[in-house]
Formats: sequence, C-alpha cells, structure tokens
Amino acid sequence: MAILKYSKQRESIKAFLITRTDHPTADTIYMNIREKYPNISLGTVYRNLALLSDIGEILKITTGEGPDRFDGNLHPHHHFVCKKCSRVLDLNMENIDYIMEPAGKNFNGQINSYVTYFFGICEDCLKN
Amino acid sequence: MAILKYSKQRESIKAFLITRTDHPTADTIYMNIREKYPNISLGTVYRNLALLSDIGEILKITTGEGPDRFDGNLHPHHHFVCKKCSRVLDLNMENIDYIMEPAGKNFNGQINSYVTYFFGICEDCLKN
DNA sequence: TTCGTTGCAAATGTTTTGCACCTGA
DNA sequence: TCAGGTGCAAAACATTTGCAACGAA
Repeated sequence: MAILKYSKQRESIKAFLITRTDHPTADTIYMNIREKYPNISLGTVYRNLALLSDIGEILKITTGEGPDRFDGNLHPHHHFVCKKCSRVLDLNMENIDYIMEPAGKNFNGQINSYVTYFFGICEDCLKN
Repeated sequence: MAILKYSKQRESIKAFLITRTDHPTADTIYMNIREKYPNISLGTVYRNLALLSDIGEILKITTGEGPDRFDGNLHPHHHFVCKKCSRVLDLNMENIDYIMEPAGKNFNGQINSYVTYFFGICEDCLKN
C-alpha cells in the first residue's frame, strides 16, 4: 500500500465516526461531513471509508440488510440488527473468540478472523 | 404472505441449489437455469431467490465481499470465506448456538438468530 | 376465473472509477 | 517536485420493480 498523506477529509470522517454509536451509512456520513466541508464528494467519502477500513482504523459492517454501515469503535464487540427498524446496536458481551477453535477443526484452510451478527427485535421496537 | 403456486422456474432453482455446494451467486444460478429454461429472466431468478429464502427453503449468504450467494443446504452450518479467492466453503463444526446466551446478557432487546462468517485462506490458496 | 408468476426492460440504490486539478510532505 | 488525494460525473454492479401476458388451481 502507498504512503498515506494527511487529508482533512479523511480526518474528519474518522473523527465523525468516533462521535457516533449508531453505525451510519456512507450517505449519512457524507451528509454530515458536508456541513463542515460543503465541497466534499460522495466518492471521496467512499474512498476514505474503504481506505480506513482496509488499514483497520474503522470497521465496515455488512449485515445483509441495506447498505453497508461503518463503525469508529475499535474495541472488539459484536452487533445486533433489529429486523423491524434496521437499527444496528453494539452488544456488550463477553469475548467469544473461542469459536474460532471449533471452526478450525475438520478444516484445512487457515482461519484468521470472523464476524457475527445477531438478529431480533430491539428494545424500542418491542415496546411499540 | 400470499398462497404459493407451483412454478417450474422456482422448482428448478431450488433443485439446482441442492446439487451445488459452492454457494453460487444469482447470476451463476441464472446462467445455469437458462440451460434448461432459456427464457427465464434474471428478475425471475432474483424474485424466487428472495421468496425461497424468505420462507426458509434456501439460505442467503451475505459475506461483505462481492454479491450475495445462495445455499440449498438447510442443515445448520457456518461458512468460511477465502480472502484470496473469495470461495465460500461449508464448515463442518460443532454447534455454537450457545453464543446467543452471552449475546443476550446486558441487552434488553430480543435476539432470535445470528450468523457467523469465518475468514482466512482456503486450503487451495495456501498451496499456491 | 382468479391471482400468483413470468419475461422484459427500465429504474433504483449503492459503490467504484477515470480524469484533470489540488495539496501535503 | 511528485505521489497521493479530491471533486465531479459517468460507469459499473447488484438488485428491484412496473406492466402486460401467462399459467396453475
């Protein structure tokens, strides 16, 4: 990978993601960054989101429901997706990395990582 | 949901998926079904894949790398995605449904299901 | 006859890319 | 200076949808 140069757009995307816990989509990020940098383009947002998630400074969340979402929280955690309102919530659960051990049994490839998404109905949707 | 009527297109998609263990994409399925039904349209393939996965007769696999894939194997299992060749393989591993228990702790919503994808390098790619 | 299903094509939604210009180091 | 970054617009992709005709029950 090439050497990174500073860019205020990239910094601002990263800074924005750190302030949010709702895992916004590229478009939501674009709308928000535009308030500070009205000329930023959606392409730049996508390019930087891809770059940042490639180098592990943010997380890309692909749930299978709707567009990708992004997360600035690097603390290891898993996500819950509400089937009703599509909200994505952080789960405060114990580490389950041990599931990689049974996954590697009877398998001759090399397992390096995993993702888990939990689905159901969120607290708010249960009430309404 | 409305009452289902028989359709040879839908049957043939389902039958095709049962013969495959490589989790084909909608487009691959389309290409293959076309050999028997040259007039089938890609829209019909997508409609039936969505329908079949809605009623639980097939599985939709969204790994975050490339287009969705589909699986006719309903036996509970998890998938491995090769970061190098993008192949999706079945993992023959013990049941890990117990991870839903820790996931539900400290969480007030209702968790009904989960998916897990394991990533790494497949056996073939390790050799080459 | 009814209503789910299909083929076709157009539209949609999301993401990527080419290119000329800009900017950080 | 120069490679990386940006804005813009077009393109690429994957998927969905409207509609008139078709076909199963």
